[in-house]
Amino acid sequence: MAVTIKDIAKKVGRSVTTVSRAHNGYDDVSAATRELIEKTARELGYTPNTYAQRLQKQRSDTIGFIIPTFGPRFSDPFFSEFIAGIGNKASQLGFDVLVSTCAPGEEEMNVYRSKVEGKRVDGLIIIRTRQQDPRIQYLVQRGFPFVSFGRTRDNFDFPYVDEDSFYGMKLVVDHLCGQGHRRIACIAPPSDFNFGVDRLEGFIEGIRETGLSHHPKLIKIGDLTQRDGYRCTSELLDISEPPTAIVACNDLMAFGALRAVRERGLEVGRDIAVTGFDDIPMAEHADPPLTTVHQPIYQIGTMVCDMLIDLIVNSRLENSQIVLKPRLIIRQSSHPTV
Amino acid sequence: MAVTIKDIAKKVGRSVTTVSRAHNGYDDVSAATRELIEKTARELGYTPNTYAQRLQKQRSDTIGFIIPTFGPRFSDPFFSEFIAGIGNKASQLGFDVLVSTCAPGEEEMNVYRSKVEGKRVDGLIIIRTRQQDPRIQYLVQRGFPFVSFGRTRDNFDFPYVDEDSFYGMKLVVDHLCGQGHRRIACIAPPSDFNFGVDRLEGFIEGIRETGLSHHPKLIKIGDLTQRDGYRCTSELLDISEPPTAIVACNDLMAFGALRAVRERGLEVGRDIAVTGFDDIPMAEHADPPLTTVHQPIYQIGTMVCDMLIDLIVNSRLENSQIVLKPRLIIRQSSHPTV
DNA sequence: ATTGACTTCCAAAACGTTTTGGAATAGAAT
DNA sequence: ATTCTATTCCAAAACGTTTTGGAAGTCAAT
Repeated sequence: MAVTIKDIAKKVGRSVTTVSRAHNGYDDVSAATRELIEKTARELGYTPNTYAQRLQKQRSDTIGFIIPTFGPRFSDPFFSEFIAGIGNKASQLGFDVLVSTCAPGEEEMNVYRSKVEGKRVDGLIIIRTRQQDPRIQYLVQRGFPFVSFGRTRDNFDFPYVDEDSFYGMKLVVDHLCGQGHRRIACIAPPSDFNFGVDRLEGFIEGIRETGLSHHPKLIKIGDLTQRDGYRCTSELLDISEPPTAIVACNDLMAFGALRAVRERGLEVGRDIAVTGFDDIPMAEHADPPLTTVHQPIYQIGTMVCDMLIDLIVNSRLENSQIVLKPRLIIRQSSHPTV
Repeated sequence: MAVTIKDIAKKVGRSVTTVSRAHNGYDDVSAATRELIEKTARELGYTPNTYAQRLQKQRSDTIGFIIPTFGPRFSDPFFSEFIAGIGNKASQLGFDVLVSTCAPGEEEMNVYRSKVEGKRVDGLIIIRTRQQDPRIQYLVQRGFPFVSFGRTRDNFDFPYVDEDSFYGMKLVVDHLCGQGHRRIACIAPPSDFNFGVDRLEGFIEGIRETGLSHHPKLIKIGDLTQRDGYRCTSELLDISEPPTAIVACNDLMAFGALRAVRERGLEVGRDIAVTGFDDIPMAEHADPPLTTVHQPIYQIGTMVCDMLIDLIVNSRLENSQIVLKPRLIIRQSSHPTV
């Protein structure tokens, strides 16, 4: 049996109340007893029972994070970094992180409901927001604390951190135009993801602003995997007037593009430019190193976590809607002489 | 205020005992009352308070997983897949997963201790085992349930799943010898990881068995990152009689090697062979596709989780030490005509 | 009429903590 | 001597469940 507060109380000849209050730093405990209590607690190897505390305090000191897994062999490097950000910040603030996984779809809302209604978590972190996001609708409606990475097209008002994907894509297009490219293709994410729409719209707006005309043929939709980046690029290279630059909307698809290009005997950076989005660590080590839009995933993880805990503890949050201006990282995949 | 069992009891005019027993499927509740209770529970939107249950049952129905993060910008694709495996299996069995992060070192053991002694989790999953692993020593000593991915060189008896890295490396060396290579280099992991030692020893044994002599100069230690794979490969290519094949002990370092080789104007697969280990999804899409040893990370995650929960629930475990025979996946990085 | 078996129910204790609302004592001020 | 103020302590209730150890009622068999 584990050591409880009662054991300590018995040993030092005080009530459990006093022991509890000593532990929690109340000032109605004399210095002498406090020290005695602390000493015996250490000796006995006492650690408080979290569940009893939580039951009593009616708080779980836990935040939840439900990873949207797309198929079993998913392995988006994005997530491990994001989780590390959340995890480190949370433990720093004395919170636990409860991680679940669930594919978007039928079962998804049940998972969310059970976490919220079973009071297992004090708040949730949402990622990969959709244009109309049922998760957000549900949480807003219930008034349950959450912070999301990503906005939606709903008219709900809620706290989020997001990157200005629209702006980021314009940076990419501007850069490519500056390099003399005139036929620029885009491999866009599926439009159910909100960032997918942002990025595509940013691309189109970038093209428009530079005075180029926009060819629907030069836009493909990929599912964010390398495989699909490869497929889309192959298709793009097969059309009659193939593009001279390919803008992939995430790094993974850009990697697929690199391969497709090289398979045709073309040299990336010289014959054709390829760019990504996210700047995952591997982007720097791609061959050639990938021009991409930097997203500080780890920091975003810590920010989102920080905001959520702030919201939980203070029941309100200033500066609750943050949009980060991204940076363009120019490497050789779009600029051979860098 | 949330709905409790008391509210239901009051509403249906029964005791809380009966309501509780109805919920838990005891047979001393009449069909009529059971139905009534279920109906009102649904109407009132009742969900049990997990913390109260856990306090009472003295079980947390939670398993813990502490990610060893090596620096903030870590992003090993390995982890997201592994977590998905754990997460899906756990939720399938009604368990929660509590994720923390902690760099190996000073603080690490405190994190483990607090999880164990605070009774927040019923069991732990350990990964990236070291030769002498203090975490395992601690858990074995305390008799706390855990399952690890990876063995140690300690003399402790504990449940694990591991891949036969030794055998896997021999497969690689055999294959390369069969391709006619005679000067084969190895980029080994740091020796504090147990799998690092296994892999290096497998390499050396493979070389020995094929009757080649083993050149200490052809062995480099890399820190598992792409950057270090690049560095080690560059060094290897600079020696007077450079190797014709480079065996990296994980895929990430192999990617770095690919780049270093290509930068010298050599063609991977034709002029020089490169192999990896792990078969992360990206390996298939590398350029050229990477010959590597397959590790079913997702499945290993589910296996480990399954075993742990089995151990928790039944307090024992048959078949508790599993070593998987790996498969060699031959792709073009070592075999241009595949 | 008693006994026994079966069905259906429940009061109270327990899990380990925190919080509430004082009580007891000592010393200082009147 | 009385009142006031600090200081130090604590009993009991509460958080929401499950489990223990019966109790009460019904029915059939004796």
